[in-house]
Amino acid sequence: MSDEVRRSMPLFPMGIVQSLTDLSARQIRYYEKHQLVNPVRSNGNQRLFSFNDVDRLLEIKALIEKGVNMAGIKQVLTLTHQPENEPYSGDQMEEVHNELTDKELRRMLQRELFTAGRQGKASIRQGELSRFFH
DNA sequence: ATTCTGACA
DNA sequence: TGTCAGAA
Repeated sequence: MSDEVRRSMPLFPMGIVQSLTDLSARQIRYYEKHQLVNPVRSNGNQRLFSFNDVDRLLEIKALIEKGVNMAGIKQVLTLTHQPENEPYSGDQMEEVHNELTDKELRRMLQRELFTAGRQGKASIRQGELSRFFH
């Protein structure tokens, strides 16, 4: 499991991560505040992101572009990453594994709509639901 | 030169 | 979310 060590090694500063993800420092800090990434601090209180952090930020970016908001992203990341050990027996392509499909997103939205949806709870998506049901 | 935090004409 | 200030 030495690979995990490298992936979680604090390497790049804000600037690099910004160009790597095309996300603003503002956004990156915002996501950190919401526990979506865990950059380590070093010396002058400077953030140092690991490869995993960058990877995570890219996933977040993809979700943001799909119109998912914090509430949704938290759930997706929590539901897609937490299960470190996938109960799958027949191993397929591991990469496609973590991709969030529109189908999964739809299911989440549905559940969201049928549960806390009514009581003024925060919705997984922001704005137009239309774009979702094309 | 970079990044950090807090705040909002 | 952008952006500006004031401080590391």
